[in-house]
Amino acid sequence: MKSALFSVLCEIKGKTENTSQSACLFHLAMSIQQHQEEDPPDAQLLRLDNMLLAEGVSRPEKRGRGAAAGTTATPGGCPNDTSIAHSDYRAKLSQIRQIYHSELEKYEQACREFTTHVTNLLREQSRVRPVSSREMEHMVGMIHGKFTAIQRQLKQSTCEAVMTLRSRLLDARRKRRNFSKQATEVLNEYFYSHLSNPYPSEETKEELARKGGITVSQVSNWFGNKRIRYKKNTGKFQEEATMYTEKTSTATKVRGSGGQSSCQSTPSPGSCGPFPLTSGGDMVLTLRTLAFLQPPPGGVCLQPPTHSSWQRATAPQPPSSPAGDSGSFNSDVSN
DNA sequence: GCTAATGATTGCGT
DNA sequence: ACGCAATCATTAGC
Repeated sequence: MKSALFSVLCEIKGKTENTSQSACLFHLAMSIQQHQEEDPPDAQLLRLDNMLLAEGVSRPEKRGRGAAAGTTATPGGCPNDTSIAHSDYRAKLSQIRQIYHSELEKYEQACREFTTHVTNLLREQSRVRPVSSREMEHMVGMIHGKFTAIQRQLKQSTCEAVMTLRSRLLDARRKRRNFSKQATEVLNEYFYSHLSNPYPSEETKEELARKGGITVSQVSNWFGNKRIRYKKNTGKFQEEATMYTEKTSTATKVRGSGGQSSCQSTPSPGSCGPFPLTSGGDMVLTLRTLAFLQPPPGGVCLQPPTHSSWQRATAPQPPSSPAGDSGSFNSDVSN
């Protein structure tokens, strides 16, 4: 009876082959359409995958140096500081990675289980009705499609979490660290020994960056800030200026027998460089700085003459120096 | 907690 | 692209 029923059903299925074929074609067409509609999301999925890979979320966690945080040279502080700043980021990223992988594993397992379940069900049904392998594949494909959509959502939310984390913890401005003493020394030494022209060249910046363990852009920032702040309140920096000029002059004396001055490989149009100012530059500077230490009764310091070329441009001249500017013995054409 | 110092960012001019 | 000036945001000293 059962086999008779089965054969009847097979017969009916055979008769309706055409219609079922067309139904299949319809399904196929629909699925193609669906796929076409999903094309942009697929591109999006690819982007998500790439990003997760780049952030070190997709691949298994690496131990040791340079695990995650990146290759992106986030400016901010010396290497030590950077690693401190990034350790929190790495910890949080690790958390995200763990959650991502466990969720992914969960979904994949659920997908496998559901597929097996449905396959078994179809096999079960195949005993009472004809089930083509195509039908099976179709069902499996549908299930996979659904789970892919879920995965996409998971990836998207993971990406969002990583982005938020990045902006929160790797924003250099938020995690500002003071430079190391070494870096500050190196920068100040250069600044005060080139006070007449504190504009280091690109190579000099690179060298200073290397010596101080900071980035070139940090060197640029530092000089930008320093010039402005020095110009704004020259008096405040006099102690520092004296300290550093004395330091460099003694260093020059010690190294004097070697022939090279304090700036071995840092050519600058200031005191070292193509102009024969080298030997006298620093000393003159020191003398000027020392003379400069005695502020006028009004408490306003006159600008040291040699520096005025870069300071004069925008710095408001103190009222004590009128238009005649008798104090300016600048070695300009005016004299 | 307040304040000065300081590194980074932004907008503008050159 | 670079520098200046103003400003923001954080750190460090008190």
